[in-house]
Amino acid sequence: MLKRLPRVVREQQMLDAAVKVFARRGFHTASMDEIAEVAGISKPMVYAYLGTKDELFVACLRREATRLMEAVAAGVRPTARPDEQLWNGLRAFFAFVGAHRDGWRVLYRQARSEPQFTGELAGMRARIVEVVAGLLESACAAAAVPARPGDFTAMAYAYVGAAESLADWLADHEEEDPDHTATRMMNFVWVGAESLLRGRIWRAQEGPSR
Amino acid sequence: MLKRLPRVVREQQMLDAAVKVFARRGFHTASMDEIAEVAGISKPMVYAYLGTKDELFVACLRREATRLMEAVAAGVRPTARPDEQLWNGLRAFFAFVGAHRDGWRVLYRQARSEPQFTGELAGMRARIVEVVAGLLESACAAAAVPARPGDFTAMAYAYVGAAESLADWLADHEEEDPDHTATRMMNFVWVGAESLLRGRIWRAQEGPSR
Amino acid sequence: MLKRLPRVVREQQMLDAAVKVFARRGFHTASMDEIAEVAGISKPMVYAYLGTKDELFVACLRREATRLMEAVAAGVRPTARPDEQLWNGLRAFFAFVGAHRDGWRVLYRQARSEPQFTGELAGMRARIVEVVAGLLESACAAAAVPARPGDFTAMAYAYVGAAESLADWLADHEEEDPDHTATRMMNFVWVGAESLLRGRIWRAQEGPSR
Amino acid sequence: MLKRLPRVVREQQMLDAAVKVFARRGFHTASMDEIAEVAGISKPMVYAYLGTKDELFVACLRREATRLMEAVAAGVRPTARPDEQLWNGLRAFFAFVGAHRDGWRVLYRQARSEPQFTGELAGMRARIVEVVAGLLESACAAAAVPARPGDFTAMAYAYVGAAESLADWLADHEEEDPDHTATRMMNFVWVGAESLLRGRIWRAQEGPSR
DNA sequence: AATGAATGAGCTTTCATTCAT
DNA sequence: CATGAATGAAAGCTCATTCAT
Repeated sequence: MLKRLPRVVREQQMLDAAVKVFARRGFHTASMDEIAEVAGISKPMVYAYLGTKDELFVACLRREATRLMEAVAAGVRPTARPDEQLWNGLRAFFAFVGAHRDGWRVLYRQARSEPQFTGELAGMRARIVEVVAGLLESACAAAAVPARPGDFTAMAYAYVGAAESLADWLADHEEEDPDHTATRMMNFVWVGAESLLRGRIWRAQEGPSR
Repeated sequence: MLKRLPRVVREQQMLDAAVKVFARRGFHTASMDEIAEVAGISKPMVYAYLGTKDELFVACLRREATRLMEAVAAGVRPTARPDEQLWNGLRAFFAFVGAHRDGWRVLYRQARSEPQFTGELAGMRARIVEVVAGLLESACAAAAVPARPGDFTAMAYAYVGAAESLADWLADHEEEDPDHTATRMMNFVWVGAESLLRGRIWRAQEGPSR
Repeated sequence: MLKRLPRVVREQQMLDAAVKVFARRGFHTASMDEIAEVAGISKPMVYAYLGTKDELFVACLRREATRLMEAVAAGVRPTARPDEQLWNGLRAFFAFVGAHRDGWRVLYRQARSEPQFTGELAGMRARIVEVVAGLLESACAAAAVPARPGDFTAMAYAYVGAAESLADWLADHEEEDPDHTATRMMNFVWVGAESLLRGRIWRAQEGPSR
Repeated sequence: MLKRLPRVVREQQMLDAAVKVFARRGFHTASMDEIAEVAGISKPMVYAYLGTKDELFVACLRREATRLMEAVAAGVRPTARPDEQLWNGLRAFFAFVGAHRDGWRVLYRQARSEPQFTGELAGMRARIVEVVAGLLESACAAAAVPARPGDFTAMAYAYVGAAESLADWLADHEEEDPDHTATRMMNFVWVGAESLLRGRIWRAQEGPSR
């Protein structure tokens, strides 16, 4: 109990514990008591180092988000073929989620439902959406397909949503293989995206009957 | 206050109030006091009619889910063209979400983050996924495309995820037109789906390089 | 424990308990737990009826101040002789303090040291000071003594201070007789005041030597 | 921070800091953390040198009281005229309070409201009261007025109370001139006192009607 | 049927105080 | 000598839930 550890170490222990507990219990049900206990430290230390429960949660959020972004960025090495780039990104993404299931739960399940963190989360997501939109755009340029700029973001939004949904599912299924999930996602997305980027558009046959 | 109303009516009032408050505040932050107040009724009545806070929430969940399913079912009249069927389903879905934003928030934002309701929610979602999978399968059959049964469910899962993601976004943007959102969704989904169902498959060029 | 009492009764019980505990322990050291216990009721009731600890304290303050003012007002019946009026006021004042020692402690010891209540208290005191200043002025008029208006307030301030000081002392000495204290006060004040109002003024012989 | 200073110096720094913080925040709200920080020293040092929070507060109290007594004593040089003596004492007193507003706040506002320090404070005040009573007595002797010994203390008590009240007010009004306050006090007190010492006594006309 | 009154239990947060280095 | 690290203990406040009327 009296192991005097340097601050940085303790902070990581606490964040680990917090992510675990937040993921297991949900933000509100999680108690600072349990977090401290799991971290193997007394409550006041948590407050001293990481502040309020809200602040602690945001700290978790940021750490996990940063790690995720870094993992994906490390996965996406610029290569010639845009589909390969996307594929690498997706693999990295799902691999990360598979390896950090708790972190993902905190990130995309808890954070989303707490009004206080909406802002923080929206920012993170916006960054990701823009990355994806960039990938789409460069893919489009590579394929010499004319496209309207605004649509990339909208498409990216839907794709990110689909990926999140699969990731959520992955987080809850221990047995599932991340690469398999990534392949699945790639299939949905890419085949559709390619057609779309080639100019195919679906349109309701007759005008809206309403 | 002393209006002796038949039980069924009272229950609906309470559920209306509960959905509103849960959506506005989130499950934990919502207080039984406020719900009772918004329902214009005293707290013990809420307990007498709808039980515990958890039970009350589940009741909300079920009512909203049922309504949603019914709305979608009413939208999807069996017609010849499978894309049309999907389109009708999506329109009904987004129209419902657009018209019942509060209900949607309760359903997919609050319920998802509270571990206690995961089971309930998973069941609902599974039902929807199976409906969508059924649509895909019949579409596939209509196009005389050979397909492996298990994949329909997986595809359906991703599509549902994408739809949820868009619905979530719709719920937060008052100005957005549900039909517009439905069209967007249809484009992503259908164009990709059609190709997939025709047998196009994306596959990593070389074996996983990692 | 389950004696269902009407709200008004309970509120008075609580205020009684609060005044007692605040007086005994001081504002900070007093705990809501102890107040509730002394009131013979559970903590949440205190919060439900009287609000926050701060608000509870202000409620005590107001009740005691009101009672004090009323007691004094009831004592000072307008009579011909201004010294008699003052004397009656002082008697009523010290009698009240003697009978409500706890209330006085809350009022003038606790309230004064807590920055949050300075405003509230200043208002009360200002009202008293003005009453006293009025007495002085009418006495002055009755004695046909010319006086500068601003000075009444300043004099009143000092007199009120002296009275408070004596009252404080009275509050701490169970054995002391309020009437005796009042007589003492009257002697200091009146004899001095009378001379002052007659125009006697003390002035430093030579200029300030500093 | 690592300036190895002799113990006495350090202690003064700490007391300075403590007085400042106690005055600014009040006894309870003041935290040892803040005191240590303001003193530019680590918390354990404070404990090592000056002990517990209570002990620290008492130390402040004593230092300030001693300084005050010394300042007043230095002001009151024995001269022939007793009013001059009193005047000098008052001037010194208010000058000190004006110059050490923080100290005064600690002394007479905080200490008075904390039950734990009542004893300490009562002792200090008793010493002052006796000094004043001594002045009164010698003045009385000089004027060859017969007086009952016990009354000097009682009178002194009231005068000290009035002075404290004015000092309190002075402590809160930066712009006020101490000498002005002293003059005011002198007027109230002396004119009344002189008459009293000459044997004038106010007495209720008829017996107490209660 | 309907409600004001009542509470047990729990949570976040803060602080004085002390080790171990 | 000096301090960062660590904690026990308590306080304010809230809430779901239930009686008694």
